Formats: sequence, C-alpha cells, structure tokens
Amino acid sequence: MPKYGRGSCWWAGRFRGGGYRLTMPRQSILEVLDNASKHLSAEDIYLAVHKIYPNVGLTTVYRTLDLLVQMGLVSKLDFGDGRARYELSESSKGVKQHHHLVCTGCNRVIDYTDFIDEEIKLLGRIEKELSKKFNFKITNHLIRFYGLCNECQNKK
Amino acid sequence: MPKYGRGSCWWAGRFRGGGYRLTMPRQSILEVLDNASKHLSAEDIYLAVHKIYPNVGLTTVYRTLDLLVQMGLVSKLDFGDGRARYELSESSKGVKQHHHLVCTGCNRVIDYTDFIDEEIKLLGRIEKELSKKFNFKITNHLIRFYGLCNECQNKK
DNA sequence: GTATAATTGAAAATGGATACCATTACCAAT
DNA sequence: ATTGGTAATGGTATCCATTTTCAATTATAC
Ligand SMILES: [Mn+2]
Ligand SMILES: [Mn+2]
Ligand SMILES: [Zn+2]
Ligand SMILES: [Zn+2]
Repeated sequence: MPKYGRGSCWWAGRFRGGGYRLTMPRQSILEVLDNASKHLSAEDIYLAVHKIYPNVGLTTVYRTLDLLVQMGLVSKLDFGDGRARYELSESSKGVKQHHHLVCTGCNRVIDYTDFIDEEIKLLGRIEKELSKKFNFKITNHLIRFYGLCNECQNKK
Repeated sequence: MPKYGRGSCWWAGRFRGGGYRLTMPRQSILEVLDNASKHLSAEDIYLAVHKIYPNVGLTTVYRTLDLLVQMGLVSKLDFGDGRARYELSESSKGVKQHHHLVCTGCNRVIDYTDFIDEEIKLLGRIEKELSKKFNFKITNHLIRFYGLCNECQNKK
C-alpha cells in the first residue's frame, strides 16, 4: 500500500503533469503555505510541518520549496532579513497580485494591491523598451517599498 | 603626527561633520568605490584595498561599509547571488539616478537610466497614498528587472 | 605628555543554506 | 508477489558570507 496518500487538491494535477510525485512531505508543505497568512521562512514551514509529521526533515523542506518555485507554484522572497521567505504565487491561488511594503524596523511585511495595475502597465512599457535596448530577456520584475511601520515610527 | 592623512576629498567634510574619523582604511575604501565601474562585494573591495594597504582587514571593510551606508554615502545592494554589493549612492556622486537589470544566468548587472523619471513619478504617487493608507513612513523604494542577458540567452 | 574614546585586525563564532550519502518509497514490468 | 530502476528522503557534515569578540593600536581632547 502506498505510504503517501495523494490528495485531490488543485495542485495535484500540476505534480503528475510535471512527472513529480505528490508525497506526504510535499503535500503538507503546500498545505502549510496554503493556510499561511504571513510570509513563511523555510524554518517556519519546517516547524509547522514538524508538528504533524515529526519525521519530515529540514532538508526536504528546502528541496521541496526549490521544486515548488521551479514549478511556479511558489514565490521565493528576500526581504533582507537574512532568510528567504515563501508564499503561494499569485497565479496559483486566485490571489490578487500584490507588492510589498517592508518595515526596516521590525521586518513586518504588508501586502498591498493599490496601484498594481498602474505599476504593471509602466513596468510592461519599460520591459519592452529595455529588452530591445539591452537585448535582455526580462522574465521578472520587482517593485517594493521600505520604511517604518506605524508602531516602529512611535518607538524610540 | 597623524598616521592617516585626511584627504581633501568631497567626503572629508561629511566625516568630520558626523564626528567620525577619516582614517586610511576608510579613505582607501571610499577611493575604491569611487573608481569602481561595477557593483563591488565586500571581498572585492577588500582585495582592492589590500593590494595597496595589505594590513587592512576584511572586518574593517565590513564595518566601514556599514558606516558609509548609515552615513548615506553608499548603497548596499542585494542582487540575490549570496553576497551584498555596494556602490556610491546617487546623491553622493553627481551620478544620475538609475535602477538595475539583473541576469539570473550569470549575475551580470546592468544599470539603466531610462524611464527613471516616469518611475519616480509613479513611485511618488504610490508612496503618498500608501503612507496615508497604512500609516507607513516610506523611506526607500526598489524597482528592478530580472532576466537573461544577451549572452545567457544564446548559451545552452 | 596623558587621558579618553574611537578604531582596528586576527581569530573564532554564527547561521542560513547546501552537499553528501546511505536509506526508503514508489512504480512498472515481469 | 518479486524485482529492479529511479525518485525522494533525512540526518550530518560542510560551506561561506557576515558578525562577534577582544586585545592592541590610534586619533583627538585636555
Ligand atoms: Mn506577499
Ligand atoms: Mn548600480
Ligand atoms: Zn515595524
Ligand atoms: Zn547573463
């Protein structure tokens, strides 16, 4: 009998389609990400998975995250606090596209969706122009704001 | 007599004004940055300084870079290749403001100045709105493109 | 000069991420 | 059911950029 039951989630097809196995560690890592409201680090995910499946290793978490990023299901983010963070990519969930506001005081991260359309539109124009000018095949872009959140302004 | 002559460069005043000493390691690190055409890592800078002053340590390079960033003379950049990179900040030199195009194949980085005005204009509007909405004091922003450079497209 | 605090550099420590490798799980074909 | 090939796993060791520590040196104020 198979040790890992294959769930019937929206991502199951992506796995079989890609020739990957939807194992229990992978399944549970995706579930953690699916339920997350914050931007989780690999260790965050490891700890969460570990509560339910104590025999899942940190290495597997890293490897699975790499795979998920490569599959396009997950976005890897670096907010500058020394550890990578992960979230389900926008195309994955019906999640609205968003960008980030990062507090340099406490590392809090706020998702925002305002102006996204305008941002995307400008980025698209720039992309086209730069691709031509530098013969550069642009695959990705990044807009982000840094500053101090409400609480960190009043601190000190 | 002072061991370190204090240069009469444009940055000398910034040091005395801030209550910092313009020592030889600091002076030479700034000179390396001033002459750099690329985005240098701490080790790059260490090696360059080391050729002329072999007794300057890597620790001091890191510490000085932190100081320079804090003083606003230098920008610290993270292009995702596992090491921080540094450049004189735009306000420091008469350097035109620019953003970056990063090749995920070879880590080459291209400065571009196209559309900067439009970018800044949009960013300004967004900043104002987000500051209000989230009561977030925005101090900094980031626009960047990732992709494959000319050579990396033709490779493989 | 002497006092005082800032600055330095070598070595050790840190910590996130990765490499390694023996073991296990899965699956298709006997 | 058994087998053999391949994918996946998990613990450990390792990597490597950056920080910390601390004693020694240096710059500035007195
Ligand atoms: Mn987000
Ligand atoms: Mn640049
Ligand atoms: Zn904050
Ligand atoms: Zn390239």
